[in-house]
Amino acid sequence: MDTAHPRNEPRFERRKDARPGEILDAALDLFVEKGFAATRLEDVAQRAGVSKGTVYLYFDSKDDLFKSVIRSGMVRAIEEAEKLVSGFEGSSADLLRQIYAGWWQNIGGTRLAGIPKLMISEAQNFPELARFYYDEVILRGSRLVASALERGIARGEFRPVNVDYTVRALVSPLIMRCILEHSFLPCAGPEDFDTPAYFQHTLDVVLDGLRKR
Amino acid sequence: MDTAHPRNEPRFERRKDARPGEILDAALDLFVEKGFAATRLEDVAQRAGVSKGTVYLYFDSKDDLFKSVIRSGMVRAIEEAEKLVSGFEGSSADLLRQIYAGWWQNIGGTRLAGIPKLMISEAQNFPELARFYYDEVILRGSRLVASALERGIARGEFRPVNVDYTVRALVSPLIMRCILEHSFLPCAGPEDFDTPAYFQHTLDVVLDGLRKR
Amino acid sequence: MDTAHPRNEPRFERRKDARPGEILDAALDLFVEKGFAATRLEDVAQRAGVSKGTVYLYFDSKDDLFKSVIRSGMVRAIEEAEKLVSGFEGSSADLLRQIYAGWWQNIGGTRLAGIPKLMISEAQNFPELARFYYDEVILRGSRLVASALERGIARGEFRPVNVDYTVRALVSPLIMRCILEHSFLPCAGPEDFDTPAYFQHTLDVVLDGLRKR
Amino acid sequence: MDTAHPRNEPRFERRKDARPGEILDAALDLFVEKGFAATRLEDVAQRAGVSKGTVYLYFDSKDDLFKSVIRSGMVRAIEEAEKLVSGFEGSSADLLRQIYAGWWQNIGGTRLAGIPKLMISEAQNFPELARFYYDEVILRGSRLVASALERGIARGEFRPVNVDYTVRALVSPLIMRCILEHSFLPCAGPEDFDTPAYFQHTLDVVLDGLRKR
DNA sequence: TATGAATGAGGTTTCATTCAT
DNA sequence: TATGAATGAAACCTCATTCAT
Repeated sequence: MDTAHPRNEPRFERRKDARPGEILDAALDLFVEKGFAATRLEDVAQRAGVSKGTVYLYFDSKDDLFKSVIRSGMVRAIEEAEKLVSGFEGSSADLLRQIYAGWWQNIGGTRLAGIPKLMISEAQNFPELARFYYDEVILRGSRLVASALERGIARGEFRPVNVDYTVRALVSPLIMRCILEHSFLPCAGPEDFDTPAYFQHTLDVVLDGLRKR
Repeated sequence: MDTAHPRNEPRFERRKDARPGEILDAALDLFVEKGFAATRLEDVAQRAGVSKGTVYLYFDSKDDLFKSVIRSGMVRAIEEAEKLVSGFEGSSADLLRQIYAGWWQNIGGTRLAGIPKLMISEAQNFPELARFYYDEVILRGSRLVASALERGIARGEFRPVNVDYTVRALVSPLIMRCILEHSFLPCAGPEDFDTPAYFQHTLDVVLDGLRKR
Repeated sequence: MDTAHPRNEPRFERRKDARPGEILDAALDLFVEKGFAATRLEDVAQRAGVSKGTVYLYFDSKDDLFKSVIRSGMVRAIEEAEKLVSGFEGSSADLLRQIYAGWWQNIGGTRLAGIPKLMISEAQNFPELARFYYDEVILRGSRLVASALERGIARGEFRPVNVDYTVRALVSPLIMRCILEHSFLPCAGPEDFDTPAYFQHTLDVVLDGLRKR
Repeated sequence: MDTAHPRNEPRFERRKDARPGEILDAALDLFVEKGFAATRLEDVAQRAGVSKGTVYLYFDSKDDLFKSVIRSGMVRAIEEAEKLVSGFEGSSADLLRQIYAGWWQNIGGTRLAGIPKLMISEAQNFPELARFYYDEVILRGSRLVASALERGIARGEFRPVNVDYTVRALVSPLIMRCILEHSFLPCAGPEDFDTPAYFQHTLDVVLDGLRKR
C-alpha cells in the first residue's frame, strides 16, 4: 500500500513556471515524431522529467495538451512573422527574400517545422483547432505573402499576376519540404539535398516570373 | 437496420473474391477520414458489409490491412501513371500536360487523393512501408516527371534548368492541394477555388519558365 | 506482444443470453456489499465468470450497469407486488397481511432486499435514476399499501385514519430492517432477532389501531 | 489503530484551534451530500478554507477523517440526548414526547441528520466504525427509548408491550425520514409534507397503543 | 503551522485479436 | 468461408498522499 521512498534523491525537484513549457516541448517532439494517438502521455511526462500526474496539473486532458502544443507553437511563430514584415522599406523582391529568410529562421529550421505535418494529420480529429489553425496560421500566413506581392504590383515592380496562385507557388514548396522532412526522409535515409539552396531557387524562379518584361 | 440487398435473390451470385477489395475500399475511406489509430476495425468491417472476423481471413492484422491499403492503392495508381507516359510522341510540353491531366484523372480527382495525407501521417509508424512508398511512389513519380523534363531539354524544347527543382515546382502544388483537401478544407467550409484552373496555371507558369528565350 | 494461450481449457466458454443476467446478479451482490464506488468492475466480471471486457459488451459503462441493476431488480419486484394485489377478495386486514407476506417472499427475504440501501447510498450521484426509483418504486409501492387502507376505510372495516401516515408506519419498519441487515448487522455479529415475528407484530399493532372502536 | 485523544498533551490548549472543527464540518457536509468515495479531500479543504496539506496535519487519512466525522458528530449528539433524559420527572408519555422533541432539536433538524444515511452507506467499508456506531449510537439510543418504555410499564402507565418492537416502531419513522431527506427528496422535488406533524402523529398512535385499556 | 506542486497506484474504458461454432 | 462473443493488454485519468518550502 505504501511504496518505499526512492533512495535519497529529493523526490520533488524543481517547482517553477517552467513546467508547462517543458511539457509542451516534450509533447511537441513526441507528437511530431509518433503522431497524436501513438504518443503516450507517460512518455511525454518522462521526457519532460515529470510524472504522469503532473501533466494533468497543467493540462486538462491529452486533447487539451495537443491543442496547447499547436496554439503555443503557432502564436510564437505568427507573431515573429508579422513583426518581420510590418514597416518594411525597400524593394518588394527584397521583402519576399526577407520573408523567406525569416520563415526559415523562425519556423522551417526549428522544431516548429513539425507542426504542419502534425496539424494535417489531426485536423479531422480536432475540427475547432483545425479551424483556428486554418484561420490564424494558413490564411494569415498566406495574406502576409499576398500583401508583399500586391505591394510589388502596386509599386510597379511586379507584373499583375494572379496573386492567389503565386502565393501558393511560393509557399507550397516550403511546407512540402517541412512535411517531407517529418515523414519520409527519416526513413529514406540521408539524402544530400541543399534545402536552403532549393528555397533560394524557388524564390528566384518566381521572382523571375514576376519581373516586368 | 441496413437491408443491404433488397431483393431476395442474391444480386451478384456469390462474388467470391470481391471481398478483399471491398474491405480495402472501406479501409481506405476510413483511414483517410479518421486516421489510422482512430479507425476501428469493426467500422471497417461494417462498412465493407462483413463481420469483424472476416477481415482477419484476408489480412493478418490492422497493420497489415493498412499496408495493403497503401500498396494496393498505389500499385493501381502508379501503373496507370506509367501506362500513360510510355511511348508518348509529341512535344514535351504536351507530355507534361498529359501527365498533369492523367494524374488528375487517376489520382487527384479520385479517392486515392487521400493517400498522401494518410501516408504522411503514418510514415514514422510504418518505416518499411514508408520506405516502400518513398521509393515506389515518390521517387518513381518524380522520375516520371523528371524524364519528361529531360526529354524536353535533350530535344532542345526546354532550357537546361535544374531538373530536380523543377520537378518539385511541378509536383508540390498538386500534392499540397490533395493534402489540404483531406485535412483543413472540410473544417474550413466550402471555398470557391477552381482546382483544375489552378493546376493549369501552375503548369503554364513552369512551361513559360522552361521556354527558350 | 502475444500472450501465451492458457493451458488447454477452452478459452471461450458459454455464449448465451444468460450473460447479462449473470453479470447483473454479480453486480447486485457486490454493489450491495461494498457500495458502488468501492466495487471494481473487474470483480463483477470475475464473479460473473467473465472477463472485464465482456461487461462492456452488455453495458455501456459502470453507471449504466448500476442503473440496469436497479431497474431490472425493481421491475421484477414491482411486477410481482402488483400481481399479488390486483383482484384480491376478502377482508382488507387479510389483504394487508398478504401484502406483507408477499413483500417478504419476493423482496425482503431475497437478494433484492439489498437494493434500498444501495439506492439510498447512490441517489445523489444518480439523480435521474433516483427520480425513477422514487416514482416507480417508492411512490408506486406506497400507493399499493394506501389503496388497501382506503379499501378498508371505504368498506367500513377500518377507522378513517390518516392514510399517508399509516402507510409510513407500515412500511418504515420493513425498509429499516432491510437497510440494517445490509449495513450494521453483518458487523454487529449475529443477533437472535425473529424478523418475521417482528413484522407480524408491527402489522398486528397497526391493524389494531385501525380497528373500529 | 486510532489514537483518538493523545494522552498527555493538553486537550484544549491554544484555543485558536478551530481548524479541526471547521474541517470536520466541511467534511460532514460533503460526505452527506456526495458520499464518501465521491468526496474529494481537496473539496473538503477548500470548503474549510484551508489547503489540502492542512487536512493531513489533523487527520491521518481520508478514512481517519471519515471516522472522526462520524464519531465527533455522534459524540455531540448522544451527549445531548442523554443529558436530556437523565433525571426526568413526570409521566412517561411526557418523557417520550420530550425525547422526540429533543431528538428533533439536536439531530433530526440539524446537519447531523445526514449521518444515518452516510453511516449506512459506508458501514461495510468501515467495520470497526460500524461496530462503534452500532454500539454507541444505535443500541445506546434504542436503550434510551426502551428505558422510557420500561419506566412507563413499571409505573403502570403503559401496557406490558414488547419493548423491543415498540422501540423500533417509535424510531424507524424518524430515521427513515432522515434517510429519505438525504437521498430521494432532493431529486423528487419539494413535497409539502409536514414532518413535525408526522412525528407527532406517529408518537400519538404508539402512545395510544400503549394506553391501558 | 501551512502550503500546494508533485507523485503514482489504481480504476475505467477501448479495441485489436482469437476461436468455437 | 464467415461469424461475433469473448478476451485482456494498454492507455487515459483521478485523487489520496507526501514533502520541500
